[in-house]
Amino acid sequence: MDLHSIKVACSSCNLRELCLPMGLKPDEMQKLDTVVSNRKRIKRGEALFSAGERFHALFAVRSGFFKTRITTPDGRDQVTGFQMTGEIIGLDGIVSDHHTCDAVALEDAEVCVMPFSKLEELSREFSSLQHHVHKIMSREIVRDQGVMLLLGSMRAEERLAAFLLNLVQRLHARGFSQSELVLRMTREEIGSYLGLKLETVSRTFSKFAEEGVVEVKQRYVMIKNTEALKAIVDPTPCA
Amino acid sequence: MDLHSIKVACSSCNLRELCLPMGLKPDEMQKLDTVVSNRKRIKRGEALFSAGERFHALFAVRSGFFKTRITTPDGRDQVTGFQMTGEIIGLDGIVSDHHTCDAVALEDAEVCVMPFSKLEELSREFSSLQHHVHKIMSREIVRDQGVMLLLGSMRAEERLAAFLLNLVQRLHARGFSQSELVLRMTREEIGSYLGLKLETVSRTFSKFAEEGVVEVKQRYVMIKNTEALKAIVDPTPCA
DNA sequence: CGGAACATTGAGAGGGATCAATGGACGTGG
DNA sequence: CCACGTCCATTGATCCCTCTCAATGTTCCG
Repeated sequence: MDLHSIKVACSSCNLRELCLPMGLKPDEMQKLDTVVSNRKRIKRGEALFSAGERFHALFAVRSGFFKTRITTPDGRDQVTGFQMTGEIIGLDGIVSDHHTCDAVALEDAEVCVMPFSKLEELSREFSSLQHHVHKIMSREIVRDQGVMLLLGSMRAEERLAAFLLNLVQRLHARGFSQSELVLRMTREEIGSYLGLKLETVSRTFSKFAEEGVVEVKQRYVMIKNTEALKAIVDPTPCA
Repeated sequence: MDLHSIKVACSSCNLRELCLPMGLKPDEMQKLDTVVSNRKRIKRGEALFSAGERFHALFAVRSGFFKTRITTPDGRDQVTGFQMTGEIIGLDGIVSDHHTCDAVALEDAEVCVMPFSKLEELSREFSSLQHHVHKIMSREIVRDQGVMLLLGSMRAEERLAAFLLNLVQRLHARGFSQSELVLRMTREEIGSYLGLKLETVSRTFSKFAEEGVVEVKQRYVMIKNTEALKAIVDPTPCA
């Protein structure tokens, strides 16, 4: 065990209501402790894993903030997601035994390492964990399809509004404010995720600010009118 | 068992090298037969399932062609994928026990019904099936991320070229031509998938035809220069 | 204090959307 | 077998949203 590994236990983790063990019984959670063997620290800007590397484990974000991105041979890249505390990274690697994306820490972070073969082994023992793993993968599929909808049919304002609402909703589930947030990513990273250029992201922020919907100061964002943001994403209420 | 149900067996199915049983041993495949209880026929234009319906099974396409799509409250919709023979539909429903998309047959089709609880049960019995199910879900995640890349960072020509190459590649794996295909979907459905309007899809087809890269006559497409198409998607060779 | 990284804002260009009309393909019924 | 209607595809003209290029401003950190 290297110096950066720390013994951990899901059963005593204060993220257990958010993370993989969500919904498991106490005795099941104790068995899960044997899967989550150790933690790993990743410094801001460093990669948890990179495309092409061998897949061996899933990672649960214990603290910090990540982005995942895929890169084409010609250098284009696309941010495919932002992961915060309690979320699972690495599902892309299962199919080919190799990762297909990079996972990069946007701030100093810590993850729980869950060797996938152990997870499969334990999943065969109790169906609650098995079903839970299936749900996590299905959730990712549904999320990805939501991003497709965003990228395929929304305009810049709608994309950014949807993005902000999604972020605060997830942060709120973690005990943070419903209306204030500090972005952990640059305008360029937001743009890559939303299929926009960084200038368009910046301009759209400014437009929202002019309209009094949000207050923006660099990475700090305060949502002053959630309903207005929702109306931008989905203008049904007009009917 | 209703009139449209037909007893089937994976172990004698000629799609077993493409479909769920891929890579399973003969005795494992026979056990899988007990999961795949029956088949279901869906007429062109009809839905295999719709968003909101209770999830109970995955479906393997036995014959025919499907699209999946999600719809927003305000009527916008996004085609999230096209599924052909041997591909699995319904993974979106696992997370919430309800489907989040519609699956619509683009031509008369037949699917194998695989009750998910049975599949989970058998997955606990042998790890090869378990791992295979995980791979199928992971493959869908990787595919979705590829679509994000396409929608987020490619121009119309690149999108259509990537789409055509993907289609022929999958058709070729099923024994069809590498250079000819008949589209099962309309320009509008292609456009919805690619985040383009139908007029743009049509114009881009015409442009490819003018350049001599493809020959297009309504739904029939012949790829006359695969390399040129690849160069459109990923212009690295310039370097 | 100076430099690097990031963000904002402006002006102009361009790709795809929109609006609109025409043209085929296909199926149904006379 | 042809006439007709419907659905789908093609093509043109114009508009607009976002990209691109460029300059300036801000924050942070060595």
